[in-house]
Amino acid sequence: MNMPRIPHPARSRNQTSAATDNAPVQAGHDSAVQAGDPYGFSEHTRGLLDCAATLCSRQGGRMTAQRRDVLGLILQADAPVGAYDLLEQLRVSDRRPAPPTVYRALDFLLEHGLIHRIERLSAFVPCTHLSHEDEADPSGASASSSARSGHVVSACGHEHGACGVHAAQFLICRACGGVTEIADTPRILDMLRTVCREKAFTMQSASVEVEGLCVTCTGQQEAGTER
Amino acid sequence: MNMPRIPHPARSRNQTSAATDNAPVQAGHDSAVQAGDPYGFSEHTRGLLDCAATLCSRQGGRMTAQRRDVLGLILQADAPVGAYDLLEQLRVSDRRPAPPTVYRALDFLLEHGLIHRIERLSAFVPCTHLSHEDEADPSGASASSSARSGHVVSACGHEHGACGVHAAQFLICRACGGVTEIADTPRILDMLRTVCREKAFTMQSASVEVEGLCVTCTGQQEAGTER
DNA sequence: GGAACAGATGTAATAATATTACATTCTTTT
DNA sequence: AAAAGAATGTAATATTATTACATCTGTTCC
Repeated sequence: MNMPRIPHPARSRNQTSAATDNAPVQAGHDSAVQAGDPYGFSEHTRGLLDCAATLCSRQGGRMTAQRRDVLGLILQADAPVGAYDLLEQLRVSDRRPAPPTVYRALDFLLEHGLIHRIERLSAFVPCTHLSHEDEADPSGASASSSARSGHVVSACGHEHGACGVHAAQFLICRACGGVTEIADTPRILDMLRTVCREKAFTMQSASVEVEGLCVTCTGQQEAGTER
Repeated sequence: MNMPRIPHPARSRNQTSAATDNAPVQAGHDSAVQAGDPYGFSEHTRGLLDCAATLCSRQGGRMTAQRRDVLGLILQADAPVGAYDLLEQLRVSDRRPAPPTVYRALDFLLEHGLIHRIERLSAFVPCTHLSHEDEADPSGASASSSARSGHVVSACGHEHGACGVHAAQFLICRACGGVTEIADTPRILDMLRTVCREKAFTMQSASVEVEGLCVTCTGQQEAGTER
């Protein structure tokens, strides 16, 4: 029962210069280093980026350098990242992107189900599905072993595809700021689907955000309060 | 199966001048008109306001004129209202409140479970619980027939009290903008509680926001698309 | 009654988040 | 190689929210 953990205290820092340009970054061969990776992405991150590029192109989307950089920064961060954080991190070398640049990349990544927006934090996290895909096939060549008809439905219930329902559930710790995506059970989403069906509501996207105290912080608070 | 409906196209308009001041507005006797009601609140709204004042004072909160006005405007509106909408509506007669005024009132009302914030819209709606209370006892004198220990747990699962869990579920229609609070079933919240318990997460507040098409708009879209 | 305290409000400035509108460049298609 | 569509660059601005500090109000305690 391991949950993808995204430990908070936001504002991670990365490094250096500019990337190439508008052309779709090809995934699969020679692992993206040749495409320009000025932010010091880890090997793991680059693997996920390649995987994302594959998912993307299946849906007829183009994983451009801009979008790749933004996704990479979000993947690399150990906490939800705000749009203006990203903006700042993108201000390396000669490039000085303006807000629309980042927001457009974010919109694209959201539409393709590669990231989620946490409304209560106005911040973004990677979709855990990406990691799951990558575990199944780290090469990034095959984005899903069960992929059939052009888009992919993950175990956690949300779809990677322009046509599907985007849904995600998060636990947000008020003490340490840690955010955890609940992606290991379809029960919540199933329940929402049931209720929506009963009310004849067509669900297109859903978000569940629970705030409180994570395991660790619950323990610490009890320790501090007792006696 | 009637759901409280909040039909959207925001920015409702109300009228006129300033209210009294800092003193807690008393509920129950003579229905609040004597307290100054410059916004043309309906009788129904005034009833709910009185009811809210009662709930509030039970929790040791003070329903001041400022807070009452804000709650009234939210109750009166037929759609989620933004903070700056409220600000504008409060700009009647001599008063020119600044943002903190409104945000403070909103914080108070949120803490006391009288309103909810819809994250995806950055806007506020009344908690349906208030209406339910009022139906049970329109006088506002008894805020809950089953009130025992100082705070109230409604059928919809959220509590009215500084100590409780604040939770709400919304259906948001992308076509007409209508927002519906799901308050007629505890299933969703129960499920969240279960999952949080499994993950040893202490839930303090939860929000579920589903975007899509309401019954009406689903029908209309299908009609427009078919053939 | 009046001092002291806490809570609530007033006010100005500014921070943080997000969008609009339009020009330019790149990619793909024809 | 031209046309069409997608993506990006850029400047300005809109929207939402907060900080910091002064003032006022109501309550409590003597």
